[in-house]
Amino acid sequence: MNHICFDTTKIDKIQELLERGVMVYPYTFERKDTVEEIKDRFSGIGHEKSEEEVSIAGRIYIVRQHGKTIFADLGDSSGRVQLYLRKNDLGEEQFDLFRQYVDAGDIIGVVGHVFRTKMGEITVWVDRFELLTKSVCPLPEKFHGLKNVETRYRQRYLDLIMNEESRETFRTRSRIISLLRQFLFERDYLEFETPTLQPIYGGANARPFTTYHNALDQKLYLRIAPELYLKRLVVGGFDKVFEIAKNFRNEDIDTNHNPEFSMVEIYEAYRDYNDMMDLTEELFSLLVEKVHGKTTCSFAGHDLDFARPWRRLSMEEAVQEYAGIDIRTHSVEELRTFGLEHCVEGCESATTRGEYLALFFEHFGEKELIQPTFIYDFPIENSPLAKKHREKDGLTERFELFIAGMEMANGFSELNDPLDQKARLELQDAKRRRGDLEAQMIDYDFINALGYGMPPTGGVGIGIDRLVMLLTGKDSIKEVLLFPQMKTIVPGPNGSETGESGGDE
RNA sequence: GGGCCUGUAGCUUAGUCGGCAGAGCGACGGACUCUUAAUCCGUAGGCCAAGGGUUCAAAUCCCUUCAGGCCCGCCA
Repeated sequence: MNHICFDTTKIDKIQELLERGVMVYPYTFERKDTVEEIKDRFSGIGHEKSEEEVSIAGRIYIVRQHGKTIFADLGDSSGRVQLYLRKNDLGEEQFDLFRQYVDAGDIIGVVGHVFRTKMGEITVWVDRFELLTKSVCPLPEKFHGLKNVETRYRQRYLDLIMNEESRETFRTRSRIISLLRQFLFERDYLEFETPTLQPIYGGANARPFTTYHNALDQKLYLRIAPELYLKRLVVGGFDKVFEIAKNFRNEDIDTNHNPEFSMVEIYEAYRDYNDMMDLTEELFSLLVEKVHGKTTCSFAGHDLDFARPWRRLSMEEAVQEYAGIDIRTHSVEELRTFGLEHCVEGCESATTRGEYLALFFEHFGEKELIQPTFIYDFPIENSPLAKKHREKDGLTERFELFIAGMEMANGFSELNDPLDQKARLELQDAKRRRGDLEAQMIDYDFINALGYGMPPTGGVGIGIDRLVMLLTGKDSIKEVLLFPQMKTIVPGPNGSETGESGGDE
């Protein structure tokens, strides 16, 4: 929206109301009930008005005028209820005030009694009403409502006013995050907040956003992950920590990606990746159970079953199963030939068995993993923060959780050997200098922290937005983000005015 | 970054064999004391996303741009 949507006839009405001495934007209203409460409390009511008086407040959605009576639908955050107003009861002045000046979109408070109409609908018979907020923007059409996807994302408030389904999605989102916190608090994890503005970004492979602090005269990055700071807390002696963090990654936007996204990262000392898989499984099962009331849910046409235990498959086993090749019994040259035969992306530049393992898994395995499945033991090449496998050479103790073909969680036995970590980050840094835009920077303070000693630690990160998608059945991340990133509409001829170029580099 | 699709009144949309831009709801005026997408009568409201081209004539055909959706690539 790049223009004001004020309706002049509504603004004229405000002027007339003020001239009549009516407060258009008063300060309070003594609301005693909600729509939901009234519908519950009076579910058995008949055609006779209740003895009890009720007062509710909310937005008017539809007005149906009938000469000397008016029906209207009022909605608050708990639901909608019908209002019934009669000229006889309100008196000429109040009745005309409503008839002439109260429109769909306005917010009013009413006091009255409850009854059931001939058509059987629980209704509030209004004794008096008060205009609480005059709306000056026209509401979308009453029957079709607001369908336009772009408008729903750009003017989310309007989407929430008009679409109960959307409101329900975000209610569920709030509840999921609340349940997540509750789950972790019950297990004695401490919640912390670590820097969003970081001088050195790390903890993931991604391109960062860059910003600048004037007083420090210094370049800063928006974090791509909270990982390195949370591990510093484990070094410092907090054994069980988590953070619900907004991360920022400077990459494309699509149905699964928004430049800023929420993630929970959890770390626990004296635990390894097996324990973190258990924790993840427990958390997801609980959430599905709480949100759906059962251990199954459907998503993108799949019936997903979260009953424990979930399938766990090493990456080598997964490649064996889905690609039909045993990585361990083939030479790198044979793997290369196999990869090229099957048009596996990235094979041209792969040089190690570990790289082929990862490539084959991504090509053959990932999208096949519909039911909740843990894939574990990742090659060391693309896992610079995970501890070397205790038995298997060339692999790390890392796992990812896949559901409906989506990567939902990523965890490992955290690398706590400072010499190994230093070497691996130096390797990342070298890659970055050679032009790999997503390779990690080297954070010497983090390496020093490990140098003081981090206990054996298990960690896991879970993408909250995707989790919400899964639990609300939405197949676009924009449907579960209140304000998804959208390109700013630039006004002006041809829409191509180069007003300001965003971002610095 | 590549492909496909979409953009018409405040909202939901018809019109895309080129020939005056239509409807429903909403708004405005009027009738109506149990309606619920109320009903009935009347009025106003459009740079057909923006720009350019072809044509006697463009919402419609062509090109460019903008915005969005879906799919693919990369990532979570």
